[in-house]
Amino acid sequence: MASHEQGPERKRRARAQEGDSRRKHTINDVARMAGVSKKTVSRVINASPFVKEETRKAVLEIIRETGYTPDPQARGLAFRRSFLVGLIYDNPNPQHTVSHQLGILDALKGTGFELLVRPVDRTSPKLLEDMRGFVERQKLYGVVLPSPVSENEDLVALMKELGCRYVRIASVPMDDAACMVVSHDGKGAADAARHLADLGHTRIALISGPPTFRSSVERRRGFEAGLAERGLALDPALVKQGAYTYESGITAAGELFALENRPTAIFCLNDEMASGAYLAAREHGLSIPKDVSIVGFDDAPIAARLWPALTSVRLPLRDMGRMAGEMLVPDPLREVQADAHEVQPELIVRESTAKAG
Amino acid sequence: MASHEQGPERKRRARAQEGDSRRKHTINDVARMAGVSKKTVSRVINASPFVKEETRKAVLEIIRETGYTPDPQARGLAFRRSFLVGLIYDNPNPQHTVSHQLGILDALKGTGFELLVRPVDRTSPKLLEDMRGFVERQKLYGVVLPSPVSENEDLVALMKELGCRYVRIASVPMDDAACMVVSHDGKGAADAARHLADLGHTRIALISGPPTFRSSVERRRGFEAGLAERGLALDPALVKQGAYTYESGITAAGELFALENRPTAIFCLNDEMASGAYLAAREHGLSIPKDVSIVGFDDAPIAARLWPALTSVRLPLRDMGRMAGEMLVPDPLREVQADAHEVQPELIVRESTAKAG
DNA sequence: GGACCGCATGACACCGGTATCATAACCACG
DNA sequence: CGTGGTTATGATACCGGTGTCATGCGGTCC
Repeated sequence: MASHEQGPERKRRARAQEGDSRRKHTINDVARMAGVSKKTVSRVINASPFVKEETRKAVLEIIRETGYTPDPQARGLAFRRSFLVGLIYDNPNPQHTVSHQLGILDALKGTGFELLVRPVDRTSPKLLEDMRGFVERQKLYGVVLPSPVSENEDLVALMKELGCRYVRIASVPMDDAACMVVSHDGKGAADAARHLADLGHTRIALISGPPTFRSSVERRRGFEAGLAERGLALDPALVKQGAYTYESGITAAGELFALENRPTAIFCLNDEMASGAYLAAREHGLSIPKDVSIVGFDDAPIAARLWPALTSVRLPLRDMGRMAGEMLVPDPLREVQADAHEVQPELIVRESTAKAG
Repeated sequence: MASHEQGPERKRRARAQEGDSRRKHTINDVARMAGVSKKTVSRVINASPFVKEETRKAVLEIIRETGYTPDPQARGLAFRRSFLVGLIYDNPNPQHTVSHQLGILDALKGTGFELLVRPVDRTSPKLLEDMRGFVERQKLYGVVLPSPVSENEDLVALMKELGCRYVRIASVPMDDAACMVVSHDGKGAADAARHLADLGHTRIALISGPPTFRSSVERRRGFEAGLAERGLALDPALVKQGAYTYESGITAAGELFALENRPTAIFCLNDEMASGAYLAAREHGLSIPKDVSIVGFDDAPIAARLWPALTSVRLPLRDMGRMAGEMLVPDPLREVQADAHEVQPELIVRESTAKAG
């Protein structure tokens, strides 16, 4: 129960003074000044086709003069829907969150929509209940669900039930292709595989993420596909499962380096684990890239700061956010509603990869 | 002008069926079921003291049974104010933004308030105009202004003019102590200075940030104070100005290492520049910490991933966000309105600092 | 016993928009 | 010139809450 102490019923401060031209204009002011009813102004605002061109021009002129903008709350109340978009995320990588936010807001700019953020714990048993309350109370116009939240089918089902628009951001197409931005992580992983193969590596290891993450599954799949293109297969002995964390990268890479016939290259399914592999390499007296080549995924800020700088797969996170925002909020001015809502990862080659010794 | 294509005036879908117990309850339903007027329900919601205890109990019981929650839009419309808090930020460090968001939302949880995010370009000439529109249109309850946005006095003046509550997050107290969360960066910098001095360093260099950032000025001030405590003074020849960026760290550290009598320790006013110093050290064949000790500031994720792991000053970013949120949204249940809205930085000693050779 | 007071409550208008429906204005047609 | 079918517009109710003000009620004071 939200009980905001509002204090006793306050007197409204006198504001009916004659000189308060500073007061914000309402639809009534515009209507009066334009000599039409408020409903007609409403029609103009909502681009109704049933307004005479002449009337529309006159009203728009008054709107311009007064700087009037409709009150989103009043509009929302009448529409039974708000002009708010929710971003529901649970991603430990702040880079993702911030980039997505920037992208979504790129798309929302000038549309009158605003972005409400909602970090969640995807393992919480109350998640669905919380999200139902969130969407219903705020009457959200729509939500953006980046991975891994986008992989929660119960949550997606809830959005459908509530009639809440949604766009999923994920690494691989899912049921609802029309509501997705797909990053095709697999292609980036395949690029990494070809890159390593072309450098002459044959004993190539993989440090995967948790199998519950679609991105991990997809990156691995793409990696294997890329190797296959070069006539290589992933040796099961050279596959270690990590947890997308620094510590898990240290452990997994340590195990790989302890093998009798250790790999000459490692593909880590994210940069955090790649950082861990750097540390393990040092602990084992191995030099990067002379003794072992390392490739990461995400192109996190850290990738370029490590030494040697980490070769990694970059996702256009901001673009992905922008596309999600554009899909959510239809802009009549936008000409093409590109039906291909997908982006391509890009392999950024730095100094952590070299020819196989 | 926000013109959301709403399509033609739509028919309202029939929903007056008898069986739609699923429809969300309104204040009218609650009033009817409790046998009181909607105004009395309103009084209960708003914790008015003018309701008989018996009546209040009865109404609360109905509210509990029905799961009723007031519509924030309708409430906002009547209150002429929304239940939205804005986060206006312009910080290149995503860690800061995400941590602040988490903290603010910790404080907002259960209050019915939501968080609207707004990345801005603090150098944009349209900034003030944009913010005025943002605050006025959304009728924001309040805003959180982390640094460096918090240092924009024009923006703060605007908030005052608009009657919009605000909380600044900054490294040093400013005019409005009651509306601030202060991180006292200077103390953390002093800790760093004492740490280096106690390790026996005397030729200690400083790579500062842009002087337009209060944090940079404050960190430097604190650093000098810490040195002074140990009887040391900052040698002007060992001070280089950076720009809080990786590249500027490389350049500045490179210049320091090229000196005939190079420093044995460097304090970098953020971790990005410290990363640059790492690279410069390698380029000059210097080993960290044997040849040179390095201390950063921020304890960014990167600090623990660098090799050797970077000693850095950590700010409790999430706590800072939480405090800002708590100050903004008064919770009647909170007992003490702690008047000391400040946090202490903490020096995290890792492996990049060692005794002076 | 009547005037007066404070507490508790409700009737009603209002916040700033939109939906419904009636109606006015316009045109073509017979 | 009356009829009918658009097209354009406004009067009114309504969305779900809160502010204002009047009123009922029980008790105290003289």
